Amino acid sequence: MSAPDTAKNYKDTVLLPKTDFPMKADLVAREPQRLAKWQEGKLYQRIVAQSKGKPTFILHDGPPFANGDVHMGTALNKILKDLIVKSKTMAGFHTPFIPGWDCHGLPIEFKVVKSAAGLTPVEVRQRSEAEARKYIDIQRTSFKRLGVFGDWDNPYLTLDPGYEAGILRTFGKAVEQKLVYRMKRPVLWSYGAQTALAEAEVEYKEKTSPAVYVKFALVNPPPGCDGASLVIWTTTPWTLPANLAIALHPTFDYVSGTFTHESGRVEKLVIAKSRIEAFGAATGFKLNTEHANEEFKGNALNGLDAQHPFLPRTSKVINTLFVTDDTGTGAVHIAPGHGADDYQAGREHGLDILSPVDPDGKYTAECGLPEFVGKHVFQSNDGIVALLEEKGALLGNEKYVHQYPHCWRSKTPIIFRAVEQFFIKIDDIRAKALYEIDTVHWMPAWGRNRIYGTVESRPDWCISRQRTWGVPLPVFYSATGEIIMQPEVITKVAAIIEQHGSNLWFEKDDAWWAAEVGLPADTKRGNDTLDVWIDSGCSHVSVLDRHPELHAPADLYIEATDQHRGWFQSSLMMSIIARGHAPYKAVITHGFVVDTSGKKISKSDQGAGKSSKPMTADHYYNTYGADMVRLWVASVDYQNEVPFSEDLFKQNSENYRRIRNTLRVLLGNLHDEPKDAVAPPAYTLIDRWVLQHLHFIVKESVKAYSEYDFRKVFTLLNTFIANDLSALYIDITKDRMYCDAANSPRRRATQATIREITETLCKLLSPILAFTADEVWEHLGHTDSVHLQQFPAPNPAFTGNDAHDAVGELLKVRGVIQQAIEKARQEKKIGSNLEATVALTLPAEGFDHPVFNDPATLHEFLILSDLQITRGGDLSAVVQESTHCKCGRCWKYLPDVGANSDHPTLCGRCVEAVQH
RNA sequence: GGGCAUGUAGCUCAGUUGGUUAGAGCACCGCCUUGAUAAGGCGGGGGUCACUGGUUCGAGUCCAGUCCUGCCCA
Repeated sequence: MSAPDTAKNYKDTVLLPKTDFPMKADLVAREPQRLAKWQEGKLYQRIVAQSKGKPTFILHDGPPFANGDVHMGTALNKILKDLIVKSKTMAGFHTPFIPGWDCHGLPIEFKVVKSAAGLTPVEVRQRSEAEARKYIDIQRTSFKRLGVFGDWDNPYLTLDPGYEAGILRTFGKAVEQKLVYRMKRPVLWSYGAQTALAEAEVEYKEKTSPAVYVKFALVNPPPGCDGASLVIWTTTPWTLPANLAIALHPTFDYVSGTFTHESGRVEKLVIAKSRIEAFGAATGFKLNTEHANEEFKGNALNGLDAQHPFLPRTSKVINTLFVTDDTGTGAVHIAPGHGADDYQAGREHGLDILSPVDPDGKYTAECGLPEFVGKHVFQSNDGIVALLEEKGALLGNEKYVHQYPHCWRSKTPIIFRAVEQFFIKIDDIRAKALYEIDTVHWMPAWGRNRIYGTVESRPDWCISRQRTWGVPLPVFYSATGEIIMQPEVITKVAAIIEQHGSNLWFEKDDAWWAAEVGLPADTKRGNDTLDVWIDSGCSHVSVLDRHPELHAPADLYIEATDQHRGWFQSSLMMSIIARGHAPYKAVITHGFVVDTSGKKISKSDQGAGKSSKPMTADHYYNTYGADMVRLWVASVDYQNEVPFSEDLFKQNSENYRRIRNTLRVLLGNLHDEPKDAVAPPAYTLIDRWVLQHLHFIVKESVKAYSEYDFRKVFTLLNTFIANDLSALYIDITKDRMYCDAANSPRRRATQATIREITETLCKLLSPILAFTADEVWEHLGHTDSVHLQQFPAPNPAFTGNDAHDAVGELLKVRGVIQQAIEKARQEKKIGSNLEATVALTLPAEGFDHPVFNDPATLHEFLILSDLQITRGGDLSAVVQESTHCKCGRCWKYLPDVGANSDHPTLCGRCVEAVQH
């Protein structure tokens, strides 16, 4: 049958693929080399220069916080931006990308202050800047390594004097529009360190507090509550002088009834029904159930007044939802100057902000109790309790041990204390902001409702911080303590800071600043800094307006969903103030990175004793390569939570490997491509089919890119490569590519087809596989980068689908035959497909494309040596072992093997090929 | 607790205006190939489409409720 001993002789005459393109990607070693080449060749600058004059597309980079390493979430965000910039560039836009960093703010300052106590403000700022710059460099290195293109040498930093000036000028506009006002608001206050604290600076420690039950007599009781008192429970008796209200839950059940103490004392009290037992256990007061007791919902008492136990004023009875029934009495003591919930409730019900405590934690005259003025609040608890006792308002008093916030530096317990804060009046710009939201294209569409709801309901914006590492809030105070906040003064401050940076605010003294801005010599400057959301929220002014290559509004912002409340909103508000319009035309949001069980991965979950999954991007690009990270980004549905695990990388590396190897075979088949083809290629059915399919892929991919649907691009290209190329086209054309004479028309046609496919794929893949596509492009013989190319246009010669229809029928036949062959193979009748003789039955109807009367094409398409067709009956195939001899060169089993005596082991086609 | 989302094979995802037996890639199992070879091909197993109820001749798809998860609030 076959002649294995002589078969080897012909191996040298087979035109096998040949290429230097390595099978093993070795991305970790190879990518940095390509990166260096791009940088040396100033690739980004050339891309931008080359597209000058084309329509611009500005994707404005939301600045990551310059603190910490590049986390997978940060990498996802930046790579998505890069996919957009690269694909927009290739779609014919001028797309400069100026990356930026958010540099001010508490986390950095906190880190600095924690590492060294007793620093002056100027020192804190110097060290904070150094810290920010350190992380800017770390992050920049990562972003570049991930293949993100941008002007990395000239990023924007919110600490740049020019940027800061933009912030101050925008703030000046807010002042000019009379949007800024000052008001008291409670903050976490450390009397030990004499400063406001952030949540992050608070430590919870055990503390024993006096927990007291206090009655407030109803002044104007409704029927059934005559002579009754509301009972509150508090662990901070010192806040009672600031009590302005009592909150009940509107839907809880309350009982008004007579309570009798073991001592014989009788009180008529109102308490939440579910708390009566606990109240009795704590105080000894039992509800007298012999008489009928009044029951009602909390909302029944809403709006009443109650007498303050020791001050000559009343306390308002209000309803709030934060009242709980797990501690206390269901009636909550409200001191708007001493608690966050209290403050909120106070604002909603028009209460004053009373906070009669000075920075040392001592009562001021406002407390209304002369004997307590100047006394520290924590030394006053006993006195207040005694006062309550004296007034007959104390119903119970016990020691209560609980977790209480303490200052991380002075270790003293913190207090809530209201201090003067600056606010932006949102009500005056809300309507405009809401209007502008509907001029923006939100992707996904629900983003519109998300931000609309947020803007609709947000309270006034507290913009002052009692902090050092930030842009100074440009306010002055006269000798008598009057606020000086004038647009002209702010303009002068902005000009000075633009020249010298905001450190000058902290370095020079009050007199110097007063003189510079033209205010009286005894003027003092404020100590507050601006909320960092003002910083980044002004980037459209400080970056888009100021940068010559950019413009506002930007075409697109893209960040994670939390930015609906964050940057998208702060930018919108500052833009309404600055220009009266939204700063963006379109906004995309993406989800957060979660682990495969759907839980959020947070940095705090790592470290000692916890999950040790590496979550920094460097681990992944140093283990798998940047293209693998990019492929992961392109393969997920970024509009939802983005699942992530190391296994996903392994899964993806299989996809990558197939893509790479398929491209490698394509390259290998071009090894003897004629330099200049004269005649148009004589495309065969299979060539036309794959080119028609390619035409479709180009159209769909370019469309998907324009819709930012990168996973669709990935899916389209991946299935095209895996199914249409690897499993079909390459497999089918192997025979002609390897065994035909080098110049056979069908071989050259396929070579031309492969050239077109490879170039096209290379361009379509390049935004995603930025490194690999460039490497392939080089092996295609190009001297310059693929990133300077435009997306391919669909080839109009292949718009039809005639070949596609024919191949559709062929594939049905192929399926049936493969199953039959597989059966024969499992029965060990045959090994390779070529050993089979196939008897195919086609139905009488259908399968009437001319190809079914073309045995040569059928053999080639089905990769068979022998095929007999019978018409009529169900589509089916029967497989038997071939009776012919195996050609020693093309390995097919053919009747004409041995016909030529010079080459007794070859078939006719191979004899010709060898003789050429 | 409220608002906005989300839930389809072990994993990542497709499933057009409701209409045959719910698809792809990876993983898994079996086989072939050794002329893409630290590759390639073929065949196969695997899903109560989160749950419950409803509308309909017919629901992964529409409606209501519940639960899970995420973000933002409280």
